[in-house]
Amino acid sequence: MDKWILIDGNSIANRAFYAMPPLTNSAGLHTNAVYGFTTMLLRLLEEEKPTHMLVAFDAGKITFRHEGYKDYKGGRSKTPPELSEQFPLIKELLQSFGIAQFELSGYEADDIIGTLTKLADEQGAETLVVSGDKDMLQLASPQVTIALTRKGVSEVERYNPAEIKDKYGLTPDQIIDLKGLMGDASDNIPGIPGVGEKTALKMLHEFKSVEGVLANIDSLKGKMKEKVEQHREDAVMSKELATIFREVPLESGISDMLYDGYDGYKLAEAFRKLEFRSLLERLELPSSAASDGGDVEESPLVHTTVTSSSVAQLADELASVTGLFIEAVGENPHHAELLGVALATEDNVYVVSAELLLSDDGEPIRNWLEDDSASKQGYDMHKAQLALAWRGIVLRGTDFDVHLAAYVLDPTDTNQTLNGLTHRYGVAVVPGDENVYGKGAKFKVPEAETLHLHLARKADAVRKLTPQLRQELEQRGMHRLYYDLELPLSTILAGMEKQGISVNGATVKQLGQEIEGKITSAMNEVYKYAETEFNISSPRQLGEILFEKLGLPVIKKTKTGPSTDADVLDKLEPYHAIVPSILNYRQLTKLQSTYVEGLLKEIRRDTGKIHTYYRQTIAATGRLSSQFPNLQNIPIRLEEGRQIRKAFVPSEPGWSILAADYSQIELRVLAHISDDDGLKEAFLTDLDIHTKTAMDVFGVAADDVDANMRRQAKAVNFGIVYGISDFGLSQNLNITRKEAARFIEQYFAAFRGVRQYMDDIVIQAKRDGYVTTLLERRRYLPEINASNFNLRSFAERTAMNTPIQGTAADIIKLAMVRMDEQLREQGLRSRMLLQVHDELVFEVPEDEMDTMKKLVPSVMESAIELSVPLKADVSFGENWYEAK
DNA sequence: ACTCTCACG
DNA sequence: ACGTACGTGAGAGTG
Repeated sequence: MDKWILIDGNSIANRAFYAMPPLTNSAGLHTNAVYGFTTMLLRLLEEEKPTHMLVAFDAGKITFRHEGYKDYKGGRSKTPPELSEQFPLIKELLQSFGIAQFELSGYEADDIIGTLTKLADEQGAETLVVSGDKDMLQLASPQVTIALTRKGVSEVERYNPAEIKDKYGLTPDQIIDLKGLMGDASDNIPGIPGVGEKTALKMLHEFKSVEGVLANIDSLKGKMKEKVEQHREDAVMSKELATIFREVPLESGISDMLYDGYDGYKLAEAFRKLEFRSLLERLELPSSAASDGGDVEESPLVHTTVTSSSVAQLADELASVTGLFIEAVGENPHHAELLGVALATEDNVYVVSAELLLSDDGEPIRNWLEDDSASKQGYDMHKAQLALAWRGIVLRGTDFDVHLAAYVLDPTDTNQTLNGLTHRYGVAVVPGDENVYGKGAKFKVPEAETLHLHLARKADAVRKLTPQLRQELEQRGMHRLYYDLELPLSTILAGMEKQGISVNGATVKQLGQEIEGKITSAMNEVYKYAETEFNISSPRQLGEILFEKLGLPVIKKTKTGPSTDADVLDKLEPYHAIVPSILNYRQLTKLQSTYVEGLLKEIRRDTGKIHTYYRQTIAATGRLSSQFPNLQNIPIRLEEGRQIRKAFVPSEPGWSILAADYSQIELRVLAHISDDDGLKEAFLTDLDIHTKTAMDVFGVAADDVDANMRRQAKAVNFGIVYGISDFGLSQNLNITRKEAARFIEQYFAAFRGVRQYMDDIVIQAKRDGYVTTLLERRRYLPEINASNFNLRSFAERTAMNTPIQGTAADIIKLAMVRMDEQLREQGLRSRMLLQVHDELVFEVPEDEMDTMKKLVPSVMESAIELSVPLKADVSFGENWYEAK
């Protein structure tokens, strides 16, 4: 059977416009309504598989309805220009989709659709009408279903006559009577004043129609009777206005509405023009543009596998290489397997196997890789640098990294693979690695021919993506962030990682043994109280014991059952002696498995070192993260765990570990960007910031701030940085929401500039769709205008937090680049080893201690000039524990 | 593969 | 009224 979809173009565009967050392309043109429209079309096509499709638009200002009633739609506010400018784009988009569109002077979209549904009824075609306008319900029939948008355009509610009966107790015809009685403010249809949906429905259930009501005025009572009598003509006219005209002269036949799918390449072209990258990805175009006989006849990629005898030929071409791909597979770059290198020039891609590269014959290529003056454009050069470094090749001269650029352009993008980027930027698509290698247990390196083509495609993609991404960085004013900060940092990070940090395995094992004994006794204690043995590490089994066997109260729930986290256990402590034993067991097993056993596994047998890997392209705020192992979460808060730091030692005898950390960097950043006088003053005079906050929040003198007040003020400061909510603070401090709200109120009364900043940044985010850090790092917040309260609130807190956390991240990254420069310029042997968000860790020879104790904090403090001073505290010792 | 818990800033 | 702190990674249990 034929399936028709008829769309009310104006109505959907309107809905999409108001439902979607503001969105503009790089030319500044608004595209949010187009975007919403597109997602709706894609979903309809996928779910409904229509045979015919048409989008109807209103044409011109005057419709035949104005002839009878000049105020028709008079109360409606003018279409904003941000929306009007999108109509041509929508119409163009429909052409790319291959979807018919129609408008006729003097008629509205619903008249066109009404006429077509009549035709559909006659032809027996199953029809779906899509609109945001309830009036459409009058068109419902056994063949015709009406889909009304709900909450934007993402959800629709479907109505057939039975469902209309269910919801309103009316037939589709009676929808016009409903409008006649109650009117419609948005179309300036008057109806009868004082009659809303409730009254109108009651009347219609009794008298069937407007005419029926008017014929039975006498049976109405009091005020209502008066109103109806006074406005009987309005009611009749309103009904007429609400009636969809179903005799529009349509010269075109239904054959014009035939829909036989879209041409993916045409559509991709349209999406690229609109800069709908995520949608481009969703299209999942086959990797070759020529594959379905599309109009783009792409020549197969020219590539040459280099052999021992042709190395010389490649050597001549090295200067014209503008795309480099170094394939190293494996999650951990330190252990990645090097598969080969591909070098793209404008008319060829040279593929070099790992074997050749590392052989004597590969020397010219290795020399080029190491030549700092030979500029290179690559993808994930950080990983490449490590993979090569472990094979004795020092990669130098990177002047562009596509992966890093993609991160800087959109740090929340989760698909920064070449596959994803080629889709988005409209260059010849590189297949996903899973398709070439398989994944998980099925991972397998394919035969040389397949592998080499894959590498060639990647290098060629790098070559083509580089100019596009360069330009985009330039356009957004992010070139300095990229070229002066992130790119140099990536080389520095690789150096730190390759260097590694020495960890004394014997110290770790010793600690492990002590912990082991404590675990056994904690475990037995738990069993004793529980009077049974069970797996304490299983939240489910633990829950059974606590909440069923021992009957303790459930404090909060997770998706799967009652929660047993530390917060809950703290609250359960007064009820049962088993609780502290469980907490103790948890703490000890965490130390044992994650830190003792986890770290031991990562120590290299030959060197006694641990090599973490910093991910520079993950954190949405611009921070680094650390993996394999994570060295940014080594215990410090509790003394038992802190002991593990004693195992982190210098790699050379007589050297020391030196650590320097920023003091209150986030609050200092907040003082700077909010320009709050009180906060700035506090840092200018170097007050204890939590004490100062306590003074202001509790209204007491410095001497009257006790430890508890300071603790609470500290939590308030954290809350401020995170984008405060009274609930969050109340949870953290274990106080009532009211009390928390009072603290926040007091805080904002004292720090008015901070309140202003919080208000402004949210407004800015809603306007621009993103927030920035001091160095112009950008984070998009697509949910900042969501109608869903949760999503929106989350985005608002993120808008408040990201500029603070992100600027702090910018600053320490700057300090790292300067520090690296200083170490080299001054010819120091000291080495930068670790970064822990606001802390840098070095190993330092004895004779450089005096220099470094001054140099490190001085570089950190002068990394950037703010309106308040930056402060870094330095300490040192025989190991990381001592450097406190 | 997902959930829960917990380590850090 | 809605249900919450911001940013990460790792290990254990469970399906």
